[in-house]
Amino acid sequence: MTDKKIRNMEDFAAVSGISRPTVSKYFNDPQSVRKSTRARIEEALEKYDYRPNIYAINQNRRQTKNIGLVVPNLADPFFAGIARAIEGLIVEAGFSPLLLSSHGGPDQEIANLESLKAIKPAGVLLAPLGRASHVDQVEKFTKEIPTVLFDANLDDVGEAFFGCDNSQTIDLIVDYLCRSGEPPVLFEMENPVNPNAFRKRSAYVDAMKRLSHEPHFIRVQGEGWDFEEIGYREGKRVIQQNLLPTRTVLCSNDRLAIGFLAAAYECGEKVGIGPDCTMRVAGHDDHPFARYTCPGLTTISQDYASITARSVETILRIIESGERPKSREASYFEGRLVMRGSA
Amino acid sequence: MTDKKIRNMEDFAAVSGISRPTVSKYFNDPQSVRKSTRARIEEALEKYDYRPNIYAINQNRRQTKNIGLVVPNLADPFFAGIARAIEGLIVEAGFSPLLLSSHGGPDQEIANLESLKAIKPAGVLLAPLGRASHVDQVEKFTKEIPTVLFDANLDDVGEAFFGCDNSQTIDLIVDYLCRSGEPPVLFEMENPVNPNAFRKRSAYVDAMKRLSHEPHFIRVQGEGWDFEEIGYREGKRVIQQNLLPTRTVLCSNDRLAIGFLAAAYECGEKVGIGPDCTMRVAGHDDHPFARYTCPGLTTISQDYASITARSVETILRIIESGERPKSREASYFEGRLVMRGSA
DNA sequence: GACAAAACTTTACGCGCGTTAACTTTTTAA
DNA sequence: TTAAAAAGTTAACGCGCGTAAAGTTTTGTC
Repeated sequence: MTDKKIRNMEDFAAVSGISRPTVSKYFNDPQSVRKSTRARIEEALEKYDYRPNIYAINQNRRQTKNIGLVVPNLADPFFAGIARAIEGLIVEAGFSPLLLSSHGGPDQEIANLESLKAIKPAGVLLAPLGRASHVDQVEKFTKEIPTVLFDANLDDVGEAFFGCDNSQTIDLIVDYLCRSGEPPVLFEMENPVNPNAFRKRSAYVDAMKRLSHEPHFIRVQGEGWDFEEIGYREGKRVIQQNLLPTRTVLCSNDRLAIGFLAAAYECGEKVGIGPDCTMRVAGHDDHPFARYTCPGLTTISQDYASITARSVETILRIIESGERPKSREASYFEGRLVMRGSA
Repeated sequence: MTDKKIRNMEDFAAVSGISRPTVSKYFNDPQSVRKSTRARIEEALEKYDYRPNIYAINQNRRQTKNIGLVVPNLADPFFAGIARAIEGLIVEAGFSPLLLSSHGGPDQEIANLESLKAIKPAGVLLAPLGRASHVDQVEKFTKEIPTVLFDANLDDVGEAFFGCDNSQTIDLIVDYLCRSGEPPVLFEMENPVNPNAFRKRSAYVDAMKRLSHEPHFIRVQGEGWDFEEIGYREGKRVIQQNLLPTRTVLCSNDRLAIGFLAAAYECGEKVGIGPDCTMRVAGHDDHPFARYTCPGLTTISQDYASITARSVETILRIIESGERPKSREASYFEGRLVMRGSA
């Protein structure tokens, strides 16, 4: 590495022996220059430490290479995992991801979208808070900047949606629970912040009816995204007060289930499928920690490889074509049953 | 909102009736212009949707207002929580945080630092991987860009370090465990990726000796950052093969403990402090999920409010003064004991 | 009311790169 | 071998803003 100072592309072009416009062309697409030219530039790149100034580039390009990525809550390992997967795909495609977390709050979600505007992203991938979202403001944003939704749908907002087929997954687990024992009661939040919760609710009703069972609900109070705490507190209450109509509990999501399992443990219930067990518990989402609950949590694993892949593909296609799709696509991917000890 | 198009500061200056240099001054510091001028600009800001182009700003300013934030692994809720806290403090100070996760890999860590360079941050807050880090490359980076380390120290790298006083915290929990029952064995990784693990090890030895007990170790094999899995797999092995020298287990961190607890549960051990319990387990770090293990995990809570606050303060001071501190500060904050059911 | 200080205006340059136009050299294919 | 096509060169402008210099207006103080 020679230590002659390269201040800008002009300097670098000089030391590489190639004109600046050609060097500029190279950085925008290395394949667009002749092989011999490419070789000379790359030789210089090894000798001198030069990278084009990202601010100057973005000021002059019609479009940046930035893609915004907004998730509801990074403190939830489920979303942290998804975010990581998506970031990888974005980088692979030659774009720069910018990850923001809404921390469970609709105001933060809007603030995230606003601050994304400042970097003029070519597109945005948004997992909205859902019911809690300021839908009008989100919609307004999606009209300015191409946006693909995932995980939670907002009716008719954004260019496309990819998520989990909740009716299929709930069907799957309700079916399993009914075949292997007592039909489940649905443990859910009275006022869920997530719209998927509603889909799950009606999917549960449908599945139970199809199997000729009466649907039962335990609807618990609780605000915000502290699901484990709510599952624990309310789980303890319903167990202690003996409010469960059946001894098989299907929690609306794994985080509620994790809290519920902690409550069951404290109450001396033995959760599982053995002959000495007093209760079965199942979840939904296959949270990274679901393997390490006591016992391991039987749950539904979303096909989030497909969800992330299709979301990224779609936003890239929109960016590269330069035009919004005529019709909004919404795809729901099937999940699969993950059997562990709890049910 | 009038819909006349404001393309740049020139346009905005025109509609606000103030000259462009003064408008520019306003955006760099609203207090630097006369109150009446400020009022006129802000009036125009309400009528027209204008924000200075961030790329043009950063191209021309000597320093950006960006602060990089790199954590070892965002999928770990412990770091996700810290990241959120730090982001808040950075925004409060009028800077823009840029959050990157090293996903547990040293190559990714370096890649993160490299991509941070592209945005020319005024400073960086780095929680390094630790032992796994490519220390030389990290050090080289810190010489180019002011960097404050936190959580895990690298000898003499960066302008300052803030972290947990492991000798105090280990002392605290060893003392508690010895007072309330059998002295603990330390359950740790043979080749820990985190340097704090070594500090904890020697702190454990010191504490045990001080209390006139023989230190015991269970050192388990395992690669990478999948601590729960390692704790589970190796926990199961040592319990089944009866390799524990005592029935009180101090895990080097909560994530190992979470896996260990799952193993203990599966092996039919009753963990806790009751008369019918067969084993006690403690952790370190107060992981967000430590409340919901079965039973709840007794552990050490790091004072990460202080750690984050001091880290941010320090990098801000360096940025604002424009000069590196003459000597490197390293501060270790005391943690506190969090008692739950497991020990 | 006078005068200095503070704040503003006008004018102009520079940041580093994208991009175009007009021209020249190299490569490809008949 | 030769002409067309491809790729390169030089020259020049523009992006939106920071910032400096020189001049003008407003403000505050006695």
